[in-house]
Amino acid sequence: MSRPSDLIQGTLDLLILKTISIEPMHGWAIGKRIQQVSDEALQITQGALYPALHRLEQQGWISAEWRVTETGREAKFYRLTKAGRTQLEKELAQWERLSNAVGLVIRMA
Amino acid sequence: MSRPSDLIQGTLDLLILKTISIEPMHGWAIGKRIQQVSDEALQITQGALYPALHRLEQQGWISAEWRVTETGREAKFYRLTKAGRTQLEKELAQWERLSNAVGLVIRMA
DNA sequence: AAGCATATATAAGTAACTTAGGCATGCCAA
DNA sequence: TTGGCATGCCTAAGTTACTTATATATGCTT
Repeated sequence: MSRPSDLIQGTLDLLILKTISIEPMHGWAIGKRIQQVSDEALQITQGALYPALHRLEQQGWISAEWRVTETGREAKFYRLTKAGRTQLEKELAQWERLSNAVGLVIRMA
Repeated sequence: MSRPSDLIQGTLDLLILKTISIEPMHGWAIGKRIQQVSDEALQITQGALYPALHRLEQQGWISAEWRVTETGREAKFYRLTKAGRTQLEKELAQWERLSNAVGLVIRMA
């Protein structure tokens, strides 16, 4: 039962925070954007996406506002809060530190 | 309760497989080695380590044998099986693919 | 009018971890 | 000689983030 998994566990928050740090965006678009920017390598399912957004909002790292999309539909737009920006920096540093460490191990001779 | 987490979820199997691909090693030593090679960035707790070893053994990717360590103690030495080597290649490729994808997203302008 | 893409959401199940123990042995210091 | 620490193995309970499946609604196109 090898699940190919199109996501590294625990990186979703980082991916979302980074994505809306560029510009506020609604959930559906966030998923699409991550997929696109990652060159289709990362697939964000809705069952992972929406709970993650709610988590981040509850932490106070993002805030939501209903607005109308370019295509004329209601959607919930998320933006980074100030605390969210701090959190993003923290998660970026953590990712660099740990992914680098993995690199050291897997390149061990 | 921010758990700093000294591990990227899902990478432990890869780390273990890689480590014993260099040379067979007992559990305790595997944990120490990963910690050392990663420059102390990765901390493998025993509660994560031993279940992971049993998982990998059950998958047929590693095999165990009781031997005596250099310091004269009984320890369970693990080595990669042939299937384990294949699995290691697979997990290496998966890690490269996904960590690279994360890199694309977090460096998005 | 049907079907698809967009858009949000939740519930049940699973896997991998964290935390917190427990057990046994060899070695060293007091 | 015994008390403590490092070594070495192990498991159970709890948490968390995911996967899979499902539900709902709207706008556009055929």
